[in-house]
Amino acid sequence: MTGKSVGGFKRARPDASLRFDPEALGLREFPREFFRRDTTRVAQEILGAWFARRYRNEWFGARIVETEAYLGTVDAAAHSWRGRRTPRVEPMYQDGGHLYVFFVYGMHHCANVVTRPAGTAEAVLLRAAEGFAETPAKLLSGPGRLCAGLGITAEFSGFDLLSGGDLRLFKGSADNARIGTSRRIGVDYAGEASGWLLRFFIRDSPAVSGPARLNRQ
DNA sequence: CACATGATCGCCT
DNA sequence: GGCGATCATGTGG
Repeated sequence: MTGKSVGGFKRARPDASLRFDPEALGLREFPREFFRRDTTRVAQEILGAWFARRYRNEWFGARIVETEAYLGTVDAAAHSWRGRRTPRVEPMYQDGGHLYVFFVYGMHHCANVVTRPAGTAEAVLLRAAEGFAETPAKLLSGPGRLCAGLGITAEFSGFDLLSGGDLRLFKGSADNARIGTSRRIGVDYAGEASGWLLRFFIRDSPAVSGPARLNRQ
C-alpha cells in the first residue's frame, strides 16, 4: 500500500510546472467577506486570482481564467436546485470561502468556491486556469483538467480556503475590458437556466476552454 | 471548426 | 436503473 488515501481518493501530486512561491510574489488572501457577496460578482472578480495548493511543503498554483456562477435553489443547473441537500451537496450550504468538489462522468472532478453566507447554496465553478511559461496552455483548460493538474479530488470537498491550510485563494484580478461572457457549458438539460449568461472568462487567455463560438463575447 | 461517440461510476430517485 | 457542471479521439467540411 502506497500513498495516503482519504475518502477513497489517493492524494494526487500537482503538476510540477505549477510550482511557485506565493510569499515571494507578495500574494495576499481574499478576506471572508469577498466570498459572501453576490455570486455573479464573485465569479467575475475571481478571474485573475491564484488558486494554490500546498503539497509536501511546496506550493503549486495557477491564475483562474474561466468561471461559472451557480445560483442555488432557483437554478436548475445547480446541484442545489429546489433546495436539494444531500451529503454530496452539503458543502454548498457552508459559509462563503469553502470548497465544493464533486465527481462526474465516472472520471473527472470539478471544484467550486462556495459563495454567500452559510445557509445559502451558491457557488462558482472553476473552469480553467493559466500556469507559467513552462506549463502547457491546455493543462488546466476545463474543470476536469484544472482539478487533475492541481491534484484536487473529493477529499477536499468542504475544505475551508481561509483556514490557513493546504488550499488557498490569493488575490489577483483582470481588466473588466478583457472579460467575456456566455451561457454555461454542459447544462442544456436545465431549461431556461441553461441560457443564463453566467460564464465568465479572460478573453485573450489561451487556457480558456469551451467551443470557440461561446468565447467571442 | 463542428459534431458524434465511448469511457466509467457515484449519486439520486 | 439512468444520468451527468467532462475529455480524448474520431470523422467530415
